[in-house]
Amino acid sequence: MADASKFKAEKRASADADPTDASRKKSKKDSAEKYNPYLAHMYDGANGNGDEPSPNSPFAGVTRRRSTAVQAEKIEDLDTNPFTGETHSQKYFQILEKRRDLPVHKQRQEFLDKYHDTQILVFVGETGSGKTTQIPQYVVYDELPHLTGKLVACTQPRRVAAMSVAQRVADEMDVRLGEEVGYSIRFEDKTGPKTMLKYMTDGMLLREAMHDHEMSRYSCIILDEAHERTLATDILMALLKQISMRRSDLKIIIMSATLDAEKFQRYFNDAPLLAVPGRTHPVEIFFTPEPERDYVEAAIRTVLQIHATEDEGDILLFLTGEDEIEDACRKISLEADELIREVDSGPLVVYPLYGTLPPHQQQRIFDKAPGPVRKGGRPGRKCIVSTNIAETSLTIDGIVYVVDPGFSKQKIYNPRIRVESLLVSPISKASAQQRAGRAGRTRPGKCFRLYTEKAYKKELIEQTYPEILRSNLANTVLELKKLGVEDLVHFDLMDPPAPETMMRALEELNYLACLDDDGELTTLGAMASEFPLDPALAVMLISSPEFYCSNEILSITALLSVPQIFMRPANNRKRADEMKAHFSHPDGDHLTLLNAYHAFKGQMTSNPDGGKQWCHEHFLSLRHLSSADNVRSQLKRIMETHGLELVSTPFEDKNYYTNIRRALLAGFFMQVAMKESSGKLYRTVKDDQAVLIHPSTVLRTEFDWVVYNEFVLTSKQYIRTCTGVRPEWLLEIAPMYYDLDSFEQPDMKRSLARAAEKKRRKEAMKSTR
DNA sequence: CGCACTCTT
Repeated sequence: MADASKFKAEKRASADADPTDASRKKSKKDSAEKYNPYLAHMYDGANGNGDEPSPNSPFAGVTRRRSTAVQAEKIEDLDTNPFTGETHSQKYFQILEKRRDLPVHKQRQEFLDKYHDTQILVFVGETGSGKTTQIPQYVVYDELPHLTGKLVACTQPRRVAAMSVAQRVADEMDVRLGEEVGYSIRFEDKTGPKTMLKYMTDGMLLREAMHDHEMSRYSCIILDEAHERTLATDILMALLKQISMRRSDLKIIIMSATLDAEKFQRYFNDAPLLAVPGRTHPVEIFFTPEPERDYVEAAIRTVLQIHATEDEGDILLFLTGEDEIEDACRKISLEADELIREVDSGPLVVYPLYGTLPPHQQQRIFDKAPGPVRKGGRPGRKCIVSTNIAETSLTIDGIVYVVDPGFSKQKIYNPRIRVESLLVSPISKASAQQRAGRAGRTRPGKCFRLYTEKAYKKELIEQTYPEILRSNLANTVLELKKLGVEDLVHFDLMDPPAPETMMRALEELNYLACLDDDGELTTLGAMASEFPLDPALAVMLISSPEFYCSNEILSITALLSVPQIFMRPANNRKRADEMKAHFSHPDGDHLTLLNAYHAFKGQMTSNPDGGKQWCHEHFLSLRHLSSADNVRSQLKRIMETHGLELVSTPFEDKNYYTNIRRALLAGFFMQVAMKESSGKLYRTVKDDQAVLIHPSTVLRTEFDWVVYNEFVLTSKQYIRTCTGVRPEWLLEIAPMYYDLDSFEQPDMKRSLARAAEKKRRKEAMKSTR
């Protein structure tokens, strides 16, 4: 904020121009000759900090970081907005009344006292306490960011949360979103020069820190939902712990749901704690007496039993994935229809809920439960069958019954074979409590756990393992290097990952030439860290101009960063495969993606309104293609700022596709597999895993060598999104990695040696000519 | 012959 002082002067001028400011009137007389808003800059620094409010501002008498709840409430009660100088709307006072009714309001002074006494505060508030909306406002009224020019930031793990909370708080403070209160998420920065309070995703703050290691724009940083332990939150905590030692003026608040408070306190050198009760209703918990063999079958049975015997109220069932959910929905619907006939029950509407469901279908879960089938009949209810999305991201009011089989799909990382995979695993106690809590949002509820009490106590872990322990850390390590963290081994993370995971990440970055042999960031590495991509993708993109196809690699990179664009609905698989064949390129799936994207762009240029129809006919996802387009322009901007050229090989040139296939190897030379002499099996380079090419592939010609985008571990080990390559390219493009002397797998070594020999002969012939 | 739990830069 370069023009902070100008901003301050304007602010004071507007506050001064307002005659209704009661707190100012008293002091006006003696300050009239002393205070001139146009000379405001001269009065800055009365206390040496440049942050003392002027005598006739609404904040007169308020000392920064010494304010009281009474002072703040008086200012909130004024007719005029202390930040904009505008008269408050009717709505403002209506909302203010509701805000004063929130549990957290009673402890405003207690919060301020603790906040004043410490640099780092742990704040625990259950759902419904109002912490996410109120605490940042309490901080604003104490930090006076409009006078200091330093912002208050509040992070959220999810974009939608950052956006919706910012909107809510802008309404509460009676300001326009994007002015005094704003938000910052990927693809959208809704903040301005006047912004004092900024909601943002945790990943966004981490990105900012890469260019401002001291986080000097902020006077207070609030990490919300810290108990979720996202990768970004964990790194921010370690970073802030470090920065707090250098910047004594920076205040930090860690906000969390109850469970792990002590762990946060201990981590932040026994930081003080403030706890605020939530506003929830009691939930009665039932366990099964015996373990269930088939949790899906048991879940369906339980839902139907609730419907037949329990009082009015909606049901939420947690299952693990799309297919399981769709299947269960069908079965429940069928059985519920029978219940109407057999026991005269009310109607039951069943809704599936999972992340990849189109938004308009997700919206249906908020529909009202159906009424009775006939006059005087029993009332209907709705049943939502959901993944974990209903545990954290989405809250549905009106849920009275929760059915919890105790499982969810979780990401697991195996550093030995460098594979991230999804596995159905038992949930943690914390998750189980969170799930149960969903039954008590509007009135007392019941939670049916499909496991025994003994299993809950003895077998469930306390907390879900934080993401940092379940991920490939190549990207994280690169970010940390860029963040200026020199000593990774002693970087004080709350839960340090396994040394092997760290080693794997360092090794991978070294092969990609992002880190040198001493572990120092290279020029390439520094540039790669600027892209919101995994290192292999970033390196491929940066190298692509050398292969005369950066335009095409840019498109492919974007397409690989979004969910699958080819749709394959269960009832129309054959037709979908036929349509995909239109785009297929015999040499590989990457090229097929590119063809589909080019066809899409062509369509959108000639007839943008027909895009939806066209995508539907071709079984392509318009949503994911548009999002790839969005990612593409963001990446393009970053390329341009780094002087990376956007070039193409002419389409008529016979090397058009060859150049692209070669460029893929510049980033993905470590993700290559070679066909075994017998059969369909491939083996991955170095890790030596037996794999099959995923059946979704377009590859028909049999390539001895393929480069692949991902390793998927499901019923079998698959490599997905594959393109054929030639062994001599491997030797040329990644000679360090394909060093024949250190190569162990004999078949591969032989094939590579033959390629090397062939290449030598060719070159010899050229030179003798 | 196929299986995207949720997010994010």
